[in-house]
Amino acid sequence: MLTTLTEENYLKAIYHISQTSKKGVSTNAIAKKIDAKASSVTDMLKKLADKNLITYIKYKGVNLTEKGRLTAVDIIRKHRLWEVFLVDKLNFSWDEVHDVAEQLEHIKSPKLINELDALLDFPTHDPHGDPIPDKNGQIQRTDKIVLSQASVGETYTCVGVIDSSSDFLKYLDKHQIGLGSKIHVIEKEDFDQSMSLEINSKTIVMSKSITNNLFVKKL
Amino acid sequence: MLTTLTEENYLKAIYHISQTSKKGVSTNAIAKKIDAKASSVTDMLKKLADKNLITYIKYKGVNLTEKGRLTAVDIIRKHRLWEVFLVDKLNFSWDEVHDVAEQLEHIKSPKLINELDALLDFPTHDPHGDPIPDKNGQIQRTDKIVLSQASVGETYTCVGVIDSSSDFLKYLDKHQIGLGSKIHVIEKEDFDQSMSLEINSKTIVMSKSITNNLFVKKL
DNA sequence: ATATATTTTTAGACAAGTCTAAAAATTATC
DNA sequence: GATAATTTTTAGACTTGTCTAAAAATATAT
Repeated sequence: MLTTLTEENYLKAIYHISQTSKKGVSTNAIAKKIDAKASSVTDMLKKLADKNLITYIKYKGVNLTEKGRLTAVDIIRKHRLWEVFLVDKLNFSWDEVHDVAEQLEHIKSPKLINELDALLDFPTHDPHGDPIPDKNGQIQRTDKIVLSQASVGETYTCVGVIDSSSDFLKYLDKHQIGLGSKIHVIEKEDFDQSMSLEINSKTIVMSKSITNNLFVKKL
Repeated sequence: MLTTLTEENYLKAIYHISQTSKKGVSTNAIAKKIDAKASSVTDMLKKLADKNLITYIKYKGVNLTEKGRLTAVDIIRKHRLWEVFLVDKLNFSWDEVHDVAEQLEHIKSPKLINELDALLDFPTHDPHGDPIPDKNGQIQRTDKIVLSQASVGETYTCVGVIDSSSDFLKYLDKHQIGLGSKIHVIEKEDFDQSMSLEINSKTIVMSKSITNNLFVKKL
């Protein structure tokens, strides 16, 4: 039973939301992510439940079935592989890839994606540091933390971003921060939780809204 | 005003049909190519005419406007560039590329297609020998002829195929015929117009239905 | 040139996915 | 625990692209 583009987008949205909150995913949360009305979401949830892609109990939110999870992860695999392709082979910068990858992720051809994987030398992470699921839907878990939770005095490597909006990525580019950048935490301000950091031998102060969007790993 | 995937497929069909018959394109011909009913075609023609992509006079068939032609040719450019990508970079054979390219041709991103063009080193022809339109919609005209019209005693190079169905391409592969193959016309049978040809130092007899599908150029 | 056959268009219906407005269920508040 | 606020679902309608069946226009044949 093949999935439509719209169904795939719903599954992806449900998957992403369920990553950040362990309980069932609410209709409103999906509506917000998809940019649709809650009534439209309800309609689609019925359809996805009919196809055994989610478990759906009225008024109780939804969860992906194993079939649904595999479908969602497969789309994410394709999305991230295409992002690597765009950056590594077509000279896109990391803030330009998202919209195009959103289109490319829906192309249906197993051979295409396997060959692309090989062409790119089987990458494990996309240009924003997110792990690329393997063919079987396995995702490598990392021990990354959010920069805002880093400890004063320690040094970290930047391994990913949460918000991959163009504006945020451009901010990082401006300060020459990218995946692999070394970040030393000098001080953490109790009042507003802003942080003083040493990056590229320069001291930089970041507000909580910035440090909440960067993933780092202890060196 | 952006075009939908369906509109693009209609424009492409109209373009291709208009290449093989100089007069206006009929509703039935489009229906056949698109694999839809004539009534559906009529509906779409009204929409395309409203968007100034075709000129449409009831019962009289259609023609592409300049805007429509440019849109169609742009899709064809993308289709053929993707085909080159699939064969050159992803190890597809020339009989496997069509369906995937049909999907990829609708991806909307000027940067994507320009960079792809560069990655592939600005190819002029796709894997079936068809010319790739340039950015401005210009198509290089070639002096190719159909093999069935070739002259006895002359030698030709294979430069393209008409029918790029998987079956036909596999037939060619089996006889080790590809773009660039040398074909010497030994004899032409008056009765059924089959031809005796020397290819790869072997003599091979081809029926008219085969020779009608191969483009050649005099050496 | 009239009758027949073919092509094309119209009219009305359907499926997918969306919306608004209103009703029902759940959650929060006092 | 009753009432208010929020969330979710239902009901009905709209759009895109499709279909079938019937009507209209064009082309063909005698």
